[in-house]
Amino acid sequence: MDTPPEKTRASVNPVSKIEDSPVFDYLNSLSPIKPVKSVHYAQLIHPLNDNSIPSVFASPHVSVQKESRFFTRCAFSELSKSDISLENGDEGNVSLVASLVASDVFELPVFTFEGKENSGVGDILQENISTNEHSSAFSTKLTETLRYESGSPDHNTLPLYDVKMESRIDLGGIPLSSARFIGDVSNGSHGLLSSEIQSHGISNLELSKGQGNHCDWDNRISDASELLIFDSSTGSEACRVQDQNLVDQNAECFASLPLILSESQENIDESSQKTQPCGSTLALVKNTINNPPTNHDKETGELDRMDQLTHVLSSVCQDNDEGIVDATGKLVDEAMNSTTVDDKVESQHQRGMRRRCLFVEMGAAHKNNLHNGSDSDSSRSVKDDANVTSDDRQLVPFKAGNGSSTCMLPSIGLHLNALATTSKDSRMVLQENPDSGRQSIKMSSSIGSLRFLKVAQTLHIQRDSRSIVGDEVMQDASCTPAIGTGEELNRSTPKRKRRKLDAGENEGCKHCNCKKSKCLKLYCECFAAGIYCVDSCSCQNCFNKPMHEDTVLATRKQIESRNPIAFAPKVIKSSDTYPDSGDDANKTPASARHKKGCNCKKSSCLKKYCECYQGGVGCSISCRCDGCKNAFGRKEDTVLVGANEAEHGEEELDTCEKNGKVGSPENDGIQKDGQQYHEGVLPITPSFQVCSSSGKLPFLSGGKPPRSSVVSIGSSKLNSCGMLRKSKILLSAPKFEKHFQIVPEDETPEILKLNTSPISTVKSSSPNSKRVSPPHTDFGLSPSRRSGRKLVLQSIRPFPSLSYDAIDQSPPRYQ
DNA sequence: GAGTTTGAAACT
DNA sequence: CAGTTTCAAACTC
Repeated sequence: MDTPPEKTRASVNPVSKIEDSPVFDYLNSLSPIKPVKSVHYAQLIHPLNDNSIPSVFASPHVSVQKESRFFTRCAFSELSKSDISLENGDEGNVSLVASLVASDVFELPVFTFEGKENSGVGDILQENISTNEHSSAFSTKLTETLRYESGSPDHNTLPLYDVKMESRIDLGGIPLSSARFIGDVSNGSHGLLSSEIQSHGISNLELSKGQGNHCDWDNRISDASELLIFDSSTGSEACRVQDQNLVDQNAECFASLPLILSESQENIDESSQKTQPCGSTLALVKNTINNPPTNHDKETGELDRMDQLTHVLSSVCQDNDEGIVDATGKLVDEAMNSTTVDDKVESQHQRGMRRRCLFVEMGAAHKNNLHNGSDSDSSRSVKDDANVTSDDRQLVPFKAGNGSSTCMLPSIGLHLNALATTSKDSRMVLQENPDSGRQSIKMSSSIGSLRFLKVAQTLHIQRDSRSIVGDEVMQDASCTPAIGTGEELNRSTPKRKRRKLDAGENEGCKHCNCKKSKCLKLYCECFAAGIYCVDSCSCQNCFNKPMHEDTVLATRKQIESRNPIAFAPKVIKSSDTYPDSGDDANKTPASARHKKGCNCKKSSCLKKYCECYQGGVGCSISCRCDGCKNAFGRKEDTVLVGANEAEHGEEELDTCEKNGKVGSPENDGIQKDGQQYHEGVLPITPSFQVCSSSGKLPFLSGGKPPRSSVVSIGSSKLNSCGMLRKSKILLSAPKFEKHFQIVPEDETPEILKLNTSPISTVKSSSPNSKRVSPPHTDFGLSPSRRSGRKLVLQSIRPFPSLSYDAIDQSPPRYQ
């Protein structure tokens, strides 16, 4: 904690020292959806399910995530071919936004896999590659680069050509200017630029169309638009370009990112004296950006600019031979404001959620810079964050308008929770929830970011990481809470906090009021949540602060030694909420369970004294409560339900379980695997934890607990049969807990152990095995069978490796 | 806002 | 492992 932040920052080598960096931990935590000790942290960090940040270890995950994203999109894209007129006779090809860079940055909204549902992404990509020999050199380069990054030559190869097609197709309804622009871009095989534009255009198109498939498209569109808005706002801020038409805005937006990055980089360079191989590139980019074409020449001018920029980017991309690791390092570097242009480009490639997270961090970093005196960039980024926040608010109704909304951001789990709870499309839950993304973005804006940073730092602490970046950020966060969240910070009294919590405004925000525990015991909500106390806390003699990192870490270890799952999410999601199941039965309280069960004697499990109730889950057989009346599900009911499901489930369960489960060892193993999987998933899903641990479920504020407040992120999908049987879950509680301990909580070795076995098992026997397969093998698995659900699972899986320590989103098992 | 209740966490 | 104490959140007035 004492290390001078700047010094550390400057000295840190993004690539070589990534592991030492808190950012690295952070990234790791992001990767999967995992809760556990870091879980909370991880959860907070994990903005989007599908967008995990790749870690060095998870380098393959990066690609996986990308892939998963594709899958997700595929699953969601339900437009019929009829809706799209393909050109060039490439109907068979899945139209993907080519450049990962673009996709990462802008979250390409539309991927149409209709014709290829049965084909894996890898296959599709391969087809595209093979069929698109005529693609421009740039596209080829880009493809190679991407491939290289993904770590799998077979994956993530997205020819620009496809992008072009996509643009034309989807842009049909777009405003003429935009359409033209896009078309031109596509013709020029300017994948990166076109991608963004395309996304934008698609969004517009979709909005205007109002055709069927609204739900999915709306989600996507909203997500894309959100992203676009986010970027655009940033870009607009950075470039301060006004009165430009949509096309220009798009171009500006896209261009603005590099520009911003480059600018910040320059500042960094000045301060840190880092070598920037891309100085010329920066200049070129800047020139390109700064020289907007006239409207008349817009097409050509834009095209030219695009070309230039594209070439620059492509060249930069080619320069990235580091692969995922390098990318990770770059991410880290970004977080530290040491990002180089190519780094930025790289980061864009891997973006997705990571981008959002990074933005958050970057925002914090910018704050740091601001403190350091590098104003223009810093302030600008801050503004950007603010803009983003506002945009998000606009976009996100439920969060809108409340200054306190930022509070939600802080909690890691919030994202996931939000995802889980907000996502109405069960299919999308695991993958990418627009809402979640929004939340994550929000986080970046204010305190959320701070907390987020804190979380990262915490992770870093847990890992004994020596880098100070996290601390620095954290400190800034804690020390400079005023930025963007003055409202929240100002509210220091516990009662106010409670009120806010009650009001549901502060979900995810933890404000302790510890007097004697020094915030170093699980009594402290902040500490228990794995986050540092903030100014808004009313604690006394608090040691749960970055400056006491060592103490915090030691204490945590001690507690964990005593109880490995002490920091694990208290509520574990079971697989009940299978989307398709649809019946209330699925939504029964059993969908999630408290890891240990409650011990209520007087509250009848009807008040928040009850952790089950607080977590929005029903009591289970593991509870020792008396007179349970838990609105989410009584213990007795749980048992009954389990029995019912056992019978009732013969249809589903029998189908699945009977297939192998009962009886034969293999089946047994499968079941175990399935359970493990679920378990892992649950813990992984910070959402649960967040929900429960935070205890600030929306319904709580609202008053009535939703029947299934907690949405299972991935578990449900994982279970091909639909949902886990409550009874089974209950019965397996001990085992579950056991797994849970291993998985979420802690230390890599254990996790690895667990991970291996479950994964292997799953692969071998379980119907879900394909889904379960490790990230790097995801594509390798029969792509043909990937359905949306499967895709979901896959998407989830990739993340696990990173996190177990930190964030739980993805369970170790996936490793 | 103060005081009480409650049950988890910590301790023995 | 069970019983007790400590603690802070949740709740009530």
